[in-house]
Amino acid sequence: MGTTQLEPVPEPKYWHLKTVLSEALDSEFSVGEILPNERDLAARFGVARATLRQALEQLELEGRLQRRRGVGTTVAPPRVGVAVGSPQHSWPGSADDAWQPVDCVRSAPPAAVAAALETAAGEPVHVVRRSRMSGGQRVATELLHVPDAAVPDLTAIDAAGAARARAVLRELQRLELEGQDRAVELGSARADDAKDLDRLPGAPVLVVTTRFFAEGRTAALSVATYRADTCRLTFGDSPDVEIHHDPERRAS
Amino acid sequence: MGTTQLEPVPEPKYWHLKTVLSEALDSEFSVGEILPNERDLAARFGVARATLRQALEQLELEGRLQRRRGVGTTVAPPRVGVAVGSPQHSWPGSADDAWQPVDCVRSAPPAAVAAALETAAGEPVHVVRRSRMSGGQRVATELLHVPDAAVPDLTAIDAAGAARARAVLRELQRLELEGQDRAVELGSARADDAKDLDRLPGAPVLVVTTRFFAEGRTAALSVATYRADTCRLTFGDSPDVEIHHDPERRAS
DNA sequence: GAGTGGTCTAGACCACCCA
DNA sequence: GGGTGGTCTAGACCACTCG
Repeated sequence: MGTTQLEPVPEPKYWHLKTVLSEALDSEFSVGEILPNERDLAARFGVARATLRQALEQLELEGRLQRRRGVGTTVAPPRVGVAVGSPQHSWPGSADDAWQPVDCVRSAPPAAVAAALETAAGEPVHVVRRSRMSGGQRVATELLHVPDAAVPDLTAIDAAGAARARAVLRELQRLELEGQDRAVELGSARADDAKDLDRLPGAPVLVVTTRFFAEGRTAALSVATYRADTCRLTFGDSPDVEIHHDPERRAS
Repeated sequence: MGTTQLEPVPEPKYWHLKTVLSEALDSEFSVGEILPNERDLAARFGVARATLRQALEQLELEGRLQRRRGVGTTVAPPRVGVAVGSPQHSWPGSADDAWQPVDCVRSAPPAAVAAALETAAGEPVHVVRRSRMSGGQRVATELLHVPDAAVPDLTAIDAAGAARARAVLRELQRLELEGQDRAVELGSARADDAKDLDRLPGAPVLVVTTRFFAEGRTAALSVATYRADTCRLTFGDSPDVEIHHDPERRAS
């Protein structure tokens, strides 16, 4: 990647720059390698730093780069496939679950969550916090909302922290799971999630909302927040495919 | 939303600004309403236009706003739920399929697609283009790659355009579908996809990759690109839930 | 042609990490 | 303390839409 002047083209500079950098990443850099700093790079391509940053942002969004304040910009490894939907439904916390319980509090959920749980607005529910690791890195955090109605024997629980979280999950297993549905959308990390995921606030995340049905109503509602830069959510049985982001551009 | 001076806080201005604007959207604006232009808004809050834009970008990413060059910034409707995974597997193009065939060409797919299809690099396959509407708006475009091996009777096809696309889909139905798997990840729209989706290049999209298995191998591979700002991908049977993005902030 | 959002510049300072 | 990325400014010009 020499001192490349960008030839003038009608497309935005940052877009062209992104393409050039992307090709350089494929051909001249390997995973983990540190790129020159932003001021140098901008000078090399003859653009303002803000313009260069626009290109880097895109590449980070696509999971090609990783930037850390005070450290530098490195070439990111390919996205990890994290299994989200197993073919057969199962309660959170069962057997081969990839989540680790962190703690559990009682608090009033936001209105939309309360609506899905069919609880009154402002009525507190059990909120189990869990986190999920993959490849030695935390890739997701989750809030699992469980209304009292689903775990009636748990009103006078005295455990705390992770133990309490496990108690709630254990209690859930006693119900027969009748079904679940799931939605995925793009969001931006709130301050607390960002901290958990080792990202800055506002970082792009994939929000997976899962409803668990038992006894004819919603027995639990999970809101899971995945790092969008490093994760590919898989829904089948083979989390080992890699299709998107390919060195070659698509033909025709 | 008056001439609000932001009180000095340790958090970034654009972040605080986003929060303030978000609350204003909930309380003082209705869907479709036009916001003041960026220069006015920036002046009102006493920040540079670039800073204001950073806040607007976030809100657009979260599906709260819609910005169009030459027109203005409007309050976006809630995201539409688009069903992606039906419980029972089925071939693309069958019965209640939400996709409309556009055309079909033969071209060599990118290397990773070729690998999944188990075709030689550079070997052309059928590429069916389809698009998907929801609420009168195009929400996704798809490239469905079908290798010759899956549709052997189609080598000397003479139809063109949508008719040809339908012919390929029809031929696929004759195989017995043995399974499929799916992955979702964040991407940015390439120039052609962006045009289809009425967005600018680089706009955030959700890329859904689906592999269809038949006769012991991958018979087709779909790469679908959904607008991330307007879509919530649903995987259960009830695409009518709305949980995320809620006026109220989450309690504790 | 007037008004909008999109791109770009050249600077400044801040928050963070590490030797 | 020196180097990194993150935030912010005050301007300029461009591309697009619409009356």
